[in-house]
Amino acid sequence: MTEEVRVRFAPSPTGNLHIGGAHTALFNWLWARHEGGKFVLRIEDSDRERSTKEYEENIYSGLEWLGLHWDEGPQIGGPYGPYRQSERLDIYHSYADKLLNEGLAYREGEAVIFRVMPGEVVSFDDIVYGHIEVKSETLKDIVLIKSDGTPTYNYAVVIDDFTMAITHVIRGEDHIANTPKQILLYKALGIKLPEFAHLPMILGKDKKKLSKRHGATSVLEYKEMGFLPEALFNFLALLGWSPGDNREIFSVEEAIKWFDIKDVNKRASVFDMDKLRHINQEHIKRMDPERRLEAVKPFWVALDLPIEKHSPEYLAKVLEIMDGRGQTLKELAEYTDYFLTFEPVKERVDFEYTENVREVLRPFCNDMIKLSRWDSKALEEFAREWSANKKVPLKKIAMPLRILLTGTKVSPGIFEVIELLGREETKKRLAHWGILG
RNA sequence: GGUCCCAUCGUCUAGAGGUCUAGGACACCGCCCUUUCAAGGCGGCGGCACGGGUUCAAAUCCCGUUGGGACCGCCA
Repeated sequence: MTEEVRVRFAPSPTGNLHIGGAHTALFNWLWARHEGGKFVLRIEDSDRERSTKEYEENIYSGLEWLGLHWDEGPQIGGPYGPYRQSERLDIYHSYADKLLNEGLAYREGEAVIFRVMPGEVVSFDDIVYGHIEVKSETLKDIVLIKSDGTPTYNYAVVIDDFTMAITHVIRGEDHIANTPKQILLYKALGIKLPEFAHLPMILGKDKKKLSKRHGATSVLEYKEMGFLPEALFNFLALLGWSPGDNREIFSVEEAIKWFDIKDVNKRASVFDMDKLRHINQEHIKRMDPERRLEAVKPFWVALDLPIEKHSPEYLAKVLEIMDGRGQTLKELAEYTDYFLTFEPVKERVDFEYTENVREVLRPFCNDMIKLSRWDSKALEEFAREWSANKKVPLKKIAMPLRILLTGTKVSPGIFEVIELLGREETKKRLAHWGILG
């Protein structure tokens, strides 16, 4: 029988859930789900000065938005609680006392410090990075308990991972250098070591560690920018891992099925916004219409567009007609504003332009508006015939129509747009520009 | 400075000694769709950091060089 896989994500609430943290959480979560194990959330708030409730909330919201639900953690509890370091002080002290009594640690001031003996080779086999070893004399003594009575990271993490029965410690590569120190502690305590798997770092475009300078500081900002959680998930999963077979766009379920911690690579990767946008676009295309509509609504509202004046069917049609255009929900909302109201069109088109095209468009529109059938096919057929008869290039009609009706040079096929806008609305808009009559 | 880690197109990656004149994706650049592109189709550019080994054979293994990065707090 094999023991149940137990992994944890242990952020400190001294900042928002950023891309790096989300990436680490994601890989832990994937491994737990793939193995049918448990994903534990532990809040490392031993730095009481910098930890805040707001950051803690941001971390919860960020994880939830990404769909990384945890099996044990603060609030929901679990058999290995408490899950907040600030509530586990007595545990840290009892193990520290043990080391003190055995003479393996000493007091200096109020602090408890572990004595590192020279002449030892500390090594471990990382699932991702392979065999790593360092000589103990390159390590300094390790502070276990700070003078204020709170534990240090390197100490608390060992006690917590052990007492929470964590089987795989999956974290950022920046922790490799800490691992030998922690191993010394595991050995001194005589407790079982977990498996270690370090993850490659995510760098900014300048190849430096991702930070505020690189933009978003919270994953929730990606939500506001119009990214889908499954797209960010997909993108993040691709940083340091790939399912092979040239598969790049996949669902969360597929990732769970295909993921293996052993397949993670060692090379740090650069966060590429263009690729994220592309993956987001692919996921928007794959969404079912109802969900897509619900996802775009808030962005229309943010633009003050009157969604309440239209039926859900019409709104869904609007998104359908966009047929893959737009890389974010925000763009999709912006690109379709003219379907919800004429106002932005009025602002975008200057009167002089209408003067120039009126002569060509007027006779055409006067006939078009009276067409018996009002669908894109009939509209287009009519336009083609008209342009052939009058020896006017179709372009001379289609483009001005597009600009007058949508206020932009880019849109879906103009006859599809006209069909969806409807005869009355089209009539209203053309009349406004003085094209009819 | 010390210790540790990394190294395939600009970017994300496939590649676990021969099937690699290195595959895919993003980006970029063309062309087409002659109603636009922010949609779609087709094509192009572009990489194994360098030098030594090992081997019949190396992107793949070893060593070195160079270049990046991380850690060296009573932060996590």
